[in-house]
Amino acid sequence: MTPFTEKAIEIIRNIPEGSVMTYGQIAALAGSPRAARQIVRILHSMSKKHRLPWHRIVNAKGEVAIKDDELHHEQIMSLRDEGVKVDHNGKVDLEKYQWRGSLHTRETTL
DNA sequence: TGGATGACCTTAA
DNA sequence: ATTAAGGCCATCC
Repeated sequence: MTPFTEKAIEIIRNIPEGSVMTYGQIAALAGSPRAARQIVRILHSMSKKHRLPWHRIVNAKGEVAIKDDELHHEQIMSLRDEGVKVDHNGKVDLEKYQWRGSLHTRETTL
């Protein structure tokens, strides 16, 4: 496996319940800021095998990026089950639930 | 305009 | 057949 994949998986598995991350964010933390699609790929393929909390991954807008309606609703239900308020449009409060990782609490964007 | 973002599709072992 | 890696490009703001 590539270090990127391993790191990405590690990051994903490090997302606490009630928190979400964006593709680009994970990709950036994994080492490739432009590899958001790789995260997509990983979540799509390796999530099941590696038992990843794929439902905690949303797009940069804080919305469920899944096209498959079934999985889409599944993610929403999973998120709500963890305490994440999911909008009817499948959007979550990114500013509130986005996992900032182990970084300091930078309130620059707040 | 341009840059960021994306739950894909293809190839390889 | 399965599992993992890679990347161009359309879309939105």
